Amino acid sequence: MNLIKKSLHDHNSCRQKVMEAAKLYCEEKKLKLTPVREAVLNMLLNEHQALGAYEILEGLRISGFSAQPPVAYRALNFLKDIGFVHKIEQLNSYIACYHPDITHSPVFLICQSCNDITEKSINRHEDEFNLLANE
Amino acid sequence: MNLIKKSLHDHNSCRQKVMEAAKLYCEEKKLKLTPVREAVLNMLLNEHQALGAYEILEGLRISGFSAQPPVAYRALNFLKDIGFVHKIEQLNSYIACYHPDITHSPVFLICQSCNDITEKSINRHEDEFNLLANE
DNA sequence: GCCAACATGTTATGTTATAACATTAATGAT
DNA sequence: ATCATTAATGTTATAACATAACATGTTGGC
Repeated sequence: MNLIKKSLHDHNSCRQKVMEAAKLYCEEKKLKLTPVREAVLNMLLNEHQALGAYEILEGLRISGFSAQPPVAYRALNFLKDIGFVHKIEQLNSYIACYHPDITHSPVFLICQSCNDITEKSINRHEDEFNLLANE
Repeated sequence: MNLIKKSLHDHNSCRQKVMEAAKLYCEEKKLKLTPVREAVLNMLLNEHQALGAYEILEGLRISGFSAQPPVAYRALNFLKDIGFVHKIEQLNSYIACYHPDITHSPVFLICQSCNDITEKSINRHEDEFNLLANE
């Protein structure tokens, strides 16, 4: 069933939806979703997985942006501050948030072999689950 | 009351207790708590707070050990693997565990201004607590 | 003693992140 | 409109964190 769910997931529309939300959010808060910032968010939404800062940087270079480390880190930190990106500390990498509209405390399930990540929330009713210790 | 509790905390005996536990554990498992490893654990128990690998390294240098990065990282990883040290990913630092005897899923409360850390467990009955979202 | 396994020593380098300062762009007050 | 202020970006350099790879030493079992 998860397979079906996954194959039915309309990734393109979901990406656009979040991007729209980001634009709206920034407008409301009088923040600027500049070209670099938008490019970074877009890249993360496209990948649908966590990327390292230097991978982001490479993407920016390809897209014709200046590509010194601070450029990527500034954009990532901006997006993180406004809640559209989370940093996965264990992997030193960054991932787009797909429900940035909802205040939440994210918990990440990270596959130990392929590093695939699923975001769960510990305070959304619909996502309630049991934390199991590895005993 | 916490103040009183804190001032009454016998840090010295608590440190020795954990150190004894580590020795015992290694003996039982036929692992070696070598001088470097013991020195690192001792340093962390003494500090009673998280230290970066390069701070550990500096301590080792002062104590007369070889002090190239791998020396510290090996010891830290050994101690982490056997459960006597936790890595705080957010701070890229390492902290001694004070109840290594109990299987637990540690959660760390990190002060946002001074980085002071308290370890809590999410599966020890006595430590049950509410996770509050910052809404 | 000799071998195997483990631990440490050492060099070099990879990876992640930020400080500091220069330049450019946007905003707002007059 | 222009000028001052603030925000964003560009750029150089370097700090901070971590591991690969290989050499050498130590220990315990046969």
